[in-house]
Amino acid sequence: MQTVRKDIHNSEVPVLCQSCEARHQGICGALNGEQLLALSKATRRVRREPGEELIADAMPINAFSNVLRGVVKLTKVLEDGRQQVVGLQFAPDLLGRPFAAESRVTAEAASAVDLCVIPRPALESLMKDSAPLEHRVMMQALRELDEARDWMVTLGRKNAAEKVASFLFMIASHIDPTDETVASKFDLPLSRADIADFLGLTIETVSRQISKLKADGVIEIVNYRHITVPDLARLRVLCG
Amino acid sequence: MQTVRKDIHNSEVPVLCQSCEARHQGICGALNGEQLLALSKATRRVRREPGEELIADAMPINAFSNVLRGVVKLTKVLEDGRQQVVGLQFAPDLLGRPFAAESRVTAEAASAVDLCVIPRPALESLMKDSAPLEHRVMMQALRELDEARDWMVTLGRKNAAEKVASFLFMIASHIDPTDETVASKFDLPLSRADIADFLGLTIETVSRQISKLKADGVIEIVNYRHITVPDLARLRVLCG
DNA sequence: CGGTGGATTGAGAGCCGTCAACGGAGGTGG
DNA sequence: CCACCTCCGTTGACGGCTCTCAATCCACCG
Repeated sequence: MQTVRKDIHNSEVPVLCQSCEARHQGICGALNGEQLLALSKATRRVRREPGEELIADAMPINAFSNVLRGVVKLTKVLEDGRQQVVGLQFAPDLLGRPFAAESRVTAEAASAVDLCVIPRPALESLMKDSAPLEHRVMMQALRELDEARDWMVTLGRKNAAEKVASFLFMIASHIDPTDETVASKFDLPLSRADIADFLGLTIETVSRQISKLKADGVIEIVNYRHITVPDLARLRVLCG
Repeated sequence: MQTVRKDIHNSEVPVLCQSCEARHQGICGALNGEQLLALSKATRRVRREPGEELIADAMPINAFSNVLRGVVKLTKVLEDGRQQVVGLQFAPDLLGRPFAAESRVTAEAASAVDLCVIPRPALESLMKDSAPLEHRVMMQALRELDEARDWMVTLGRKNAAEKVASFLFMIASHIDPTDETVASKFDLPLSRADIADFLGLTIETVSRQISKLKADGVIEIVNYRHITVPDLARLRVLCG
């Protein structure tokens, strides 16, 4: 009977959720069929183009979003306009700061992005009832904290060459999470300006360091946005 | 009858916990008398002197600790020895990365520190049973993530003068969480070397910037470690 | 074909790191 | 009580890395 009941539950999974990455590795994996069905009635899928603002800094948070495709950049700006990228989010991350009245970052689509938008009350009431859901949200927060602290080392203690190598290595690892012994080819989800804001450098310095990596044969540049790394281990060494 | 029951519960609060800050603002505030009593049988209070290592990077985590007094610094090092402070923890923060096999930072006593050490199994089993406890742990993780991202802006986009001003302002705010309109006097919990590692600078640059703030009348230096700020708003402006 | 926005490359300046010398506080021993 | 040592912090001189400003290139598009 249990297996039959499980099959029934599976058939309850909303059509849109059935092939959704968030249901496997994302936060929706913590929900049973019934909860998923209820939640899916409140959500909607949207597409956002590069550069579109998803969440504004210091504004009330009305909704959270599962990132289903593309890359979202989280930024902060100083009063005089200096900007810093403080995080990148990939599928199936949850976008939005839980348990805060206002956002503390600006979230912007870095590439074309597909989102599953969850109204704030829907997610917060579900989190109150579902400890597994809250647990998944916490695990993501802890992972983001680890990543932020890793990046603080890069920002504070690495020189420009090491910073750019670290960025490329991080992107390659995210796109292609295989081991370090093979080659890798990928599209950069960020413009030179975004990369500079991520690394605490200027556009010109980023460009010079990328040119140097190309001249040294560490990377090959197909397009401005398309890069191949013949030897990931060699790039890894340059990260400092 | 309810009030009587409550009194009974209060009397169950372990003696050591009764005046403990962690029971009010820290994670123990999520526990009832019974849970607190059970937990207190597994914990022990210890004192650590400045410079003592509390948790080693890449080592298994055997225990968590409530910070009861003093300041703990979290650091990461590159292979060639370059060091970055990635976080500071004050009372009543919980020390230790939950739900990870190994620590990803080194934790070291920056000042004299009092800890309430909680064995790992004790806290993890309690978290499994108590959603409010897990919720508090998550709230701390989210707060630390906010702080880490704030600091990334300082590391990536501020010059040396703004970095040092930001550090002093952050310490003043932590020690003296009043509004910005008044004066503030406090002891620096970190040496010049630690401050440099926190700001991604050298000892010499930190020293020069502190001397400049003194020459400009923004701060007064009583001791190497003891500083007064006559006008916090003026310091705030210098943070960029 | 010219216009536009992003990326690259070059020249010069300025900020901060490096190296070095000096100073002051605290501890120890004669 | 003083001499001495050590550790930490300060100050100075100099050089290099990265920023700034500017020109140019390239891809894309009307």
